[in-house]
Amino acid sequence: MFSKTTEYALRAMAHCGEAQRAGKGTQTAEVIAERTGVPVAYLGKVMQALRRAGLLQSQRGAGGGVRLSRSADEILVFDIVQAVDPIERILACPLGLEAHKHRLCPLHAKMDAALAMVEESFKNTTLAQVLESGGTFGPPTEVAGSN
Amino acid sequence: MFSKTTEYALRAMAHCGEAQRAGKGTQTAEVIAERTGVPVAYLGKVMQALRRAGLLQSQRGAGGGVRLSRSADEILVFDIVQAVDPIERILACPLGLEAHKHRLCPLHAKMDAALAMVEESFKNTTLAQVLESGGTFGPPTEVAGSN
DNA sequence: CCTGAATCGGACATTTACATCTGATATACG
DNA sequence: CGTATATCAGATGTAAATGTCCGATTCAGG
Repeated sequence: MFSKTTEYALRAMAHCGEAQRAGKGTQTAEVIAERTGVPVAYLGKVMQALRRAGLLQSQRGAGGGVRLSRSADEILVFDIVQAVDPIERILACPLGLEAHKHRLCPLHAKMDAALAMVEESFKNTTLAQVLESGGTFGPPTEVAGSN
Repeated sequence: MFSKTTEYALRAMAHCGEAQRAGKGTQTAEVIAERTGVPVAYLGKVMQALRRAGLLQSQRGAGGGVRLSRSADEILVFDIVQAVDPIERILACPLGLEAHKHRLCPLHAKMDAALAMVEESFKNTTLAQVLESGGTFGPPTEVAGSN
């Protein structure tokens, strides 16, 4: 349902968010990879996409790394997902039927409704909200209700 | 988000459901493929999975084909999806963190919640309900609210 | 200015999903 | 029984997602 790339992107962003909260500076790909369990070379690709989407800022050279380009409460889970593996809503009939040009058939309407729910759910949650509910990687910092 | 295989399976089942409603008998793979726009050879594979899941009955030889193995109102959209490309809920921490063994971190809890919503949506809809809302392939038979 | 650290970007390899092909098997019908 | 019609099942081919590698570039610090 969700691609590995999406998983990786969310983990990487969560890590950077936690680092930002802890007052740490830029994070190197190596550290993020180790902490998030993402293959370091592939993580580079994923982070490139996040950078191009304006979610991460990078600094080359010694002492460099990446950090969130804006506050975690200004980043939606939806933004992260769209940056690497966009949810594609069903806007037109996949079969190209003329009769369904202006109104999807019930089948595709149903499928699109599911996509819409997920999209909405991700638009309604910021990265900060995810982090505030408890630690994503380290041991849990508090016991809070999920979701 | 949804695989092509899932799309194909839903289309094939929708076609068989419409055929059943229209009082037609078994449908050949060739006819289904033509109507649903699914590659005929690949459709064979998809239908095998549907048959093994007990959703389709097949009849070999001349005059053969496939038909729904039970009434369309006893088949959930969920059943079809699970038969070919199951929704895999996040039950355990993908990172294998001991601390998250009994409670997912907020990130994965959020992702699983999205999966749960989709799963629930598909469990709450029968194939019959999808068909009753209007034709899936032919021109629309009535104008009804979607979903 | 040199060296080590780190990202960047493209090329390449691997794995999985998608699709096709072919022979085997089962069935209706003459 | 023979033939045409279908599915069945395995082998194979192709495309896309995932993962790796390496040289180029950038930058801090001595």
